[in-house]
Amino acid sequence: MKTYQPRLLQEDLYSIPIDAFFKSAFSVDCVIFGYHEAELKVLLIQRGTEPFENYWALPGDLVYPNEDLDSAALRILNDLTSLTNIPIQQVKTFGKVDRHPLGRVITIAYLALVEPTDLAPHASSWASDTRWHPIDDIPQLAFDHREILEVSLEELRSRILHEDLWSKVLPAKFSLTQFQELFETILGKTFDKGNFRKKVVKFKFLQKLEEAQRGVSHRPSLLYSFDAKRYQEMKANGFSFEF
Amino acid sequence: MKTYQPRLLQEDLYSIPIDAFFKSAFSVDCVIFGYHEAELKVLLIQRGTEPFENYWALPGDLVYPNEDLDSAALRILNDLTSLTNIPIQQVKTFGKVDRHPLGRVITIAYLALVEPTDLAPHASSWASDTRWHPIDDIPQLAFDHREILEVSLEELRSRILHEDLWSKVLPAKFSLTQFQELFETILGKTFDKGNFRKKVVKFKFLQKLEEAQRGVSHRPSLLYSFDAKRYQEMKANGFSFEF
DNA sequence: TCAAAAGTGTTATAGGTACACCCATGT
DNA sequence: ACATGGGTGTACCTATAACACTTTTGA
Repeated sequence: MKTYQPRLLQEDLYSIPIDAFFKSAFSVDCVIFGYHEAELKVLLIQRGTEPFENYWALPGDLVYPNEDLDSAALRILNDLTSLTNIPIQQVKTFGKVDRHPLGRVITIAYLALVEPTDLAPHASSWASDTRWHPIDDIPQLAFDHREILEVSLEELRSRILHEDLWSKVLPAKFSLTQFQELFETILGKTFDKGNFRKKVVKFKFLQKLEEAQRGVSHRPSLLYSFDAKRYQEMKANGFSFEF
Repeated sequence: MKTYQPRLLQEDLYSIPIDAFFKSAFSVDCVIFGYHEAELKVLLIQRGTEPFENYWALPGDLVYPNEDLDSAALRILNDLTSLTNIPIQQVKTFGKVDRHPLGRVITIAYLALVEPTDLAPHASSWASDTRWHPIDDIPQLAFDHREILEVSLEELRSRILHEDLWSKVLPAKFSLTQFQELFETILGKTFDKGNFRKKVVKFKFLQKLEEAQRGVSHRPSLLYSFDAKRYQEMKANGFSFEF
């Protein structure tokens, strides 16, 4: 039987002994953040099987042999939330030797930001529960999922400034206060109202509408919509928020 | 024989049929950038075996079963350059189904920035040649290595602003002009001399030394050293360059 | 004394920060 | 009329950009 000679036949599958190098697998884990009305949550499943039975965990799955990594992440997202057409982003690959008790499994973490919709009914055999957890009240997690979640949260904070992830969790018509709340919640900061508005209105991708809020017991706020095309143009020229 | 029921036994190795899910492997590819005197290069090897025999490629290798991903990347870096103690950073994982002609192989790309030292003698069987290539004169590459290189270059440009990668490729004592050249080369921009210096001197981690350049036929420049401790303090408070 | 690159200074403009204040609505 | 949050204006200060200028060296 052939043995693997490091560096001799690099990346040549035929020279690798099954029993040494193929005791490994790769999975995708999804960190699905949900934002709604100044609350940031994350979607966790409760595991129905060993290892880590009954622990909460990030939803994840092995990648099918004929499936791209991105597709696998989208599949998981879609299975759980029925959402399609959501942009997902690779965060990082976690591959510590001992991260999985049953063997060598590396996992590629993906990130999405969605509105916390009602959850699709799930097969009870694969997860005993599925639930949105507030980001500052996370139970003990299986595997290294705590670390994956923390890294992903940092990544979310960074990406929200460089991409229009946020546009998926705002209503079609929104007030500048809602817009500010979103960034305050996710970044964990607060901003001066006047200065925030000045900064944000300069960027021409927030379109002021004729319409206003109704039925509130204070001055109604004017509504804005997001001009995605303009945003993309500006992004192409290097635009990003600097909050 | 057990078959894999999607979602039923998530991440449970024992339920996965070898012949369906284990025809895969993962490797690490290193994008080793070299910077010296206003020149940015990348270290490529020429493949000595099929597939893509004789093509230039990023140095990479399969990850050993008992080896962490980071360790694998460091091993490759060390084998080629004899450098140790170099910070490496994960860039992204590339996993298109058809990216490798011989089977399902995903690869985790790593990035490093080093001084282009003399190369360690290499086993001729694993690579027929090893060479630094100027970043704007890259030959056709094997696999999807062109894409990996491009993504990694973008990542380098971004990281150089947020981390002190650059400190590894400057001499212990350097002039502000050298410092400026480095950022100009890597970012592909030019900066006004006076403004650049003003901006950079404000940050207290460049220590002006008593010493000056010698033997140049113009006014000798004052030399600076890098105060890594101070930099780390500032980084902890959220510092990054904004060039 | 000249070329070359180091290093400093000046000015106009833009942008950020910290406020105070006014406005429109429902109760 | 008042509480509530929406929305605007101002004054100060700092950062930036463009550019001209002075300084030090070797040849």
